[in-house]
Amino acid sequence: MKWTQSFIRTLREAPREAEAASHKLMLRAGLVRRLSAGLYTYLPLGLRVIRKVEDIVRQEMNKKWAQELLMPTLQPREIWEQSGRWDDKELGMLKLKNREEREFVLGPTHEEIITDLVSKEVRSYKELPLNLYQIQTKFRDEMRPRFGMIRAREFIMKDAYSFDVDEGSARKSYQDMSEAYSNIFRRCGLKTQVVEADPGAMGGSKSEEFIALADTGEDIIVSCPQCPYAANLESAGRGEEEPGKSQEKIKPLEEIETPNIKTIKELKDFLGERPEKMIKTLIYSADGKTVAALISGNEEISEVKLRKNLKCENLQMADEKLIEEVTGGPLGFSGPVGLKKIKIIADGGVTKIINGITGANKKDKHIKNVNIGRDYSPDEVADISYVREGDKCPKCEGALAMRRGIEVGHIFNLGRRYSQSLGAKFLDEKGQERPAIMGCYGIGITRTVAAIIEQNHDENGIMWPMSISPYQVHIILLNVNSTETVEVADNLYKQLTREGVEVILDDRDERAGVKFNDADLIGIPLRLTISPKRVAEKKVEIKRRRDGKEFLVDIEQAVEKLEELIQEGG
RNA sequence: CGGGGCGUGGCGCAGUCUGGUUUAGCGCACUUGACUGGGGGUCAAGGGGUCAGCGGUUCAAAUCCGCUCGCCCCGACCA
Repeated sequence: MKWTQSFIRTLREAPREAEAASHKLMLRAGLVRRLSAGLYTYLPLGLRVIRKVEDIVRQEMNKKWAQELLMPTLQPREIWEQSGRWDDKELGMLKLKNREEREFVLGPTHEEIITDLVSKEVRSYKELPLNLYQIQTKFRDEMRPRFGMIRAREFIMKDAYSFDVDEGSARKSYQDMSEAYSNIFRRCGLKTQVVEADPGAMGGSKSEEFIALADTGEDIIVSCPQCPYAANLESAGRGEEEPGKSQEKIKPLEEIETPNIKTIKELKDFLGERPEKMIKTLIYSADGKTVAALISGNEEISEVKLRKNLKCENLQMADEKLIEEVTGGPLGFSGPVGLKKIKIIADGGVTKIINGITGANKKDKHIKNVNIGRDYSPDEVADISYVREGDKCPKCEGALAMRRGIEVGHIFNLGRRYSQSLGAKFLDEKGQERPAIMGCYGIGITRTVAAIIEQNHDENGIMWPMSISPYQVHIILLNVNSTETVEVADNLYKQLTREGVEVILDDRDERAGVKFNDADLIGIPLRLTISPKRVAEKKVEIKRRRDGKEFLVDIEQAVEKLEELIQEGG
């Protein structure tokens, strides 16, 4: 491609709306343009990268015997009612009606559609296992799209779905995908970490996220420096701490006046006590049952961990009415003392609080010197708070560390949830009908591109890994008025193209500085500079974007040298 | 959805507080010409704006008031 004939548009300055490095660079290098919040046009240069990532994904999926298909984006309401997810709040479904008032959703994911398909097509265990995938545009009506490609309303995703006859086979399918994902991200030049995660809206038993480490990432991952343990913040666990021996003497219970003091912060300011002394009491409704969760005032509850502990599907904070009903006191004054009607589950940290402060279940009253065992007894002690930096690893003695990252892939073992509700059943060897065991596996393609940039850029621009770079070689022609130089550039361009090398030739009548800066910005791994000065010596220059290493070679050797560098991966 | 900020040629901004001094300005980009030619060069001449939209106040509105829309950031939520 010659620059003067291409639709490459670079920007000297980033639009003000862009914050993240990848977002700024994608706009500046002319990979994408914004249409509206979270909606982007992929320009030719950006699309080339997307296609390369997709190709890697296809190759690795096909290696695991997954087969590609393509499903509709517009999906009728009925099928989502069957799976029970029509009213799901977590998926951010964009719903719409046609002229006949029929309701549809723009697919945020495709479990329903694939399961319906398989239920109609698969009859026998002999047809399993099966893994089907697609690469397609997904819609999520994000409340707040941000960071450009990292959280968009419309994005390209690869989603795969596996169907197996039994748990053993399903484990193999899951393992295959895990391997495929590692290969895909490695080939894209991304450093990822696999973490334990919460299946959330997808349901199912096991799930892991592939996180690309990046400071601008939205996800916080917790990992142990001494063992392989890693999890996302929501579901990370901690090891049991040694019970600290406190010298503090247990004091008698005392009711105190706390007019209109409802939050831990207000209580801290009012009493001058440390939050560590306070027992936060949160009332939840879990699948219809009411429970009280106790957390130390300086900790935050992880609803993911609580839900996991309670083994419930639907977990919501109780409203004021329910709180009054079960505690006898208004919102903001709940406490475990005297709570009889409901299950009490205490975070591990709470059990260490001696002479604690908590709500009295009466308006404008708290009680102090509350002690476990004497004043209240939780039905269960569990780990339900967010871990913090330095907490003990649940698997070893290490101290947990935290890092930020971007979730680029997520794999789930779904079990029978969808196959049951949507009737994806088969006949086993004994002629018995059984629902298939499913797994689903997603990769955010566009987000992966953003993550690659987050991990591969410097102050001047992008540094594409060779495997997904839009072009492999960027020829810079200095001085378009020198006939001889132009001739050399044209010849090399033709030769390289003939050899199958993807090359872009900057043939604009621009100053050297402009061309060099644009080359750094769009980040092609190898730069070939052809100038009158060097041509006079029968030489050309090759420079590697990644480390700035330069090679001065004879014109006749340029193609060979470039091919060698491409083989090395730029 | 809560809090904050912003909206002025393609991009980045000034002007708004204190209405009139501006025919709405600057840098970059763009067009034409000349010079120049190894890290965003110089000179000259140009094109491009319903000052987000609607309504109001006023002799007079980019500027004051009201409403609406859009965008960004923090939070909540989240494949």
